[in-house]
Amino acid sequence: MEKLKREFFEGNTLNVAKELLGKILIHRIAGVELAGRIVEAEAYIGAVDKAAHSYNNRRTARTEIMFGPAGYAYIYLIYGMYYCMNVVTGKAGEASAVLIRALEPFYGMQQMAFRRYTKPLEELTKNQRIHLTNGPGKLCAALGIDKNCYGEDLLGERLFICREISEAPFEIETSKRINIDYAEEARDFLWRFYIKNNAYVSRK
DNA sequence: CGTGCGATCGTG
DNA sequence: ACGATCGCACGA
Repeated sequence: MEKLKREFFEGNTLNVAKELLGKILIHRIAGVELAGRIVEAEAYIGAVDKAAHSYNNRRTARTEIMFGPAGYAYIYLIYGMYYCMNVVTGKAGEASAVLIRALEPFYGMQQMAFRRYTKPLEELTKNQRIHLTNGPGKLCAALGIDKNCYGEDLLGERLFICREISEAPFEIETSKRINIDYAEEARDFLWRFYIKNNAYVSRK
């Protein structure tokens, strides 16, 4: 496996969102590596996107990292309980990012089971196994991604993304983004991308 | 300083 | 369908 370089993240945000599909997200924590294959992602482009936290150049302590160079982690707390992970994209000053919405566990599934259900993997139902990482909050809980990862350089050694040497082919589906009904015209943007027929995609 | 709410999830 | 739960954005 080969770690993605800075240039990967500097590209057009919609392309980066699509190209992240099939890549392996890895978090090194507590002496182990937890990894999942990205199967769903959404683009957020501050300049034109009322759904983006950075819309209208809303530059605060929270969104600051989105205004910087590409290839850093933007982590935020949602509903007071769950963390979500984004990859900052584009040139410095552009305030765009890609939300990682779902993973297919790649390795470290045993630890993921403990982190999500405080149980060994063998005791999970088939349904619980799917629910380990099939949503943006769930995947962060499963991989131990939280506010400590805010601003993490994805070219570093703690949180990074790799390309498999030989990656299985897949088809990409496109749709409107999830839960942004407040975003006026932006709610209809087809900026969600996911791997067709993958069991870990958060919604049909 | 006070207040309303959210790029979600689990339960019913 | 609904409540949990709290940091933060924004207005006063």
